Amino acid sequence: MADRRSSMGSSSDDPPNSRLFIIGPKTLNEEDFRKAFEDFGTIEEIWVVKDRTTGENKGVTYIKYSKTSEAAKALETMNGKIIGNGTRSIKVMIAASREQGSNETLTKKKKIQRLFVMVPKNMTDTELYDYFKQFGDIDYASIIKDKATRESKGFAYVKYVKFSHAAAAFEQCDRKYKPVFAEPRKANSSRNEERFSSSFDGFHKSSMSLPPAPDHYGGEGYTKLMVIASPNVNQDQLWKLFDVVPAQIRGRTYASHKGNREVIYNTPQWAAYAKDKLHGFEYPPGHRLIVRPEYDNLRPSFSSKDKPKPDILQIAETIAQASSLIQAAGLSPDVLQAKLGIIQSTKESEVYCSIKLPDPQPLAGIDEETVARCFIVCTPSALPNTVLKDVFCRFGNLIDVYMLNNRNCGYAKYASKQSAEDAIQTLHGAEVLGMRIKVLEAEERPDANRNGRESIRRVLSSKMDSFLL
DNA sequence: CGACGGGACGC
DNA sequence: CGACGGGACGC
Repeated sequence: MADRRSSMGSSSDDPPNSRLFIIGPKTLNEEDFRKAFEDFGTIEEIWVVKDRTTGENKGVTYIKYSKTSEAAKALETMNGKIIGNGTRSIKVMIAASREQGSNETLTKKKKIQRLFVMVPKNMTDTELYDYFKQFGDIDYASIIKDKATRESKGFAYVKYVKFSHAAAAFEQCDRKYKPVFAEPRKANSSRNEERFSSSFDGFHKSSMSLPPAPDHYGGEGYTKLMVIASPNVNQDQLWKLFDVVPAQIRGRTYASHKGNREVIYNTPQWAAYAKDKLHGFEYPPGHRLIVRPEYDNLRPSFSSKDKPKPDILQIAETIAQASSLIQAAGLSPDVLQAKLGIIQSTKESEVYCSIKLPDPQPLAGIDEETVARCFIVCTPSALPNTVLKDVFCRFGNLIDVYMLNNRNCGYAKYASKQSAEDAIQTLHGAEVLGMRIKVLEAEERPDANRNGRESIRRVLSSKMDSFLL
């Protein structure tokens, strides 16, 4: 299967949507098509389909361009035109891939005006629109957000009015957006669930093998939290909220206890951290979460001293519901975002870090480029993204920080060399929530600009060199 | 002593 | 009317 594609060359669909499928009079020959279509770009191949046995022209022609935008211009200009000695107009479409064939109703369904792009987590719909409008008239630009937290998921759809504009954006936008032509909307839910549960298994496994967290963040002796939330908040939404320490939640779901919810963390430190972050947080807007330690795993002396009595809990819940009613129901997502931001940025910064950190700084602007990167190692295990962001933003101009999948190392991208140097200077060797972190200057990534075979060869030969030396 | 992410839309 | 041939031993 792959053998065919790799040797296909000019008749393949690479780059995407660069091959035209043309229906027209059977009298047209290859030169008629060449004359009519050569001005739009570099034609790699023209194939006028003929009957295999009789040699009769079937009225079907494929034209492969070197670039998507060339095919787009040709399609938009030539569709419906009369060329050569023809008496009827030609119909120009984007050819489906060979595997797909004509059975799909691709002529109508194919969405060639919509791009799927990766976007910085702090980018807004307006900023997305303002960037991508330079390539043409936009139908809509929409960042996909988590329904519960309203946080960006880091990807977006941009739909243009014209295919050629989508093609221009596909080819010319900053490569950090990693554009692809969007697949049409589908249900497609089985694959998603498979992916989700497998990635959850990964979480679960790694959390089982974690060493105990150290005692910087108030080791107060409980690992279970009791949560009172609005009945309208479902388990999924709660899970996402308490995912502030994603690798540290033990178990997948909350046990239900007298209508309240429970979440259990791996260590008392993480439990205390999550309680601190989320207690009192309004979610949904107007409904205050109540998060309390649950001591029922522990000795009676401990629990009798601190565990709230059931009737007290009832009162607390009543108060929470009442205050929810008092608050206006319709706080905007922006207000929610702002409150979430406050909670994330004003909590005791010194409590969870072994060194004095500078105050949090705003992230770099959307349009800024990465000019310096830090390589980060966390031992014994990775820190959650919320924590990384809070720590690495303090030197200003932070673009992004992340850990690699299932590893304890990652990168921080900065828009300023000075910021990256400051981060290294201050953070290297520090301890955050019990994790010792190393912060180094990142090595250049092996050339990202070259195409496949060549770069693989380079990497192999350089590895071979170092092996031989 | 660990080195290059992520990816599908509540119609 | 209207959906897939021909080329061909390289680094």
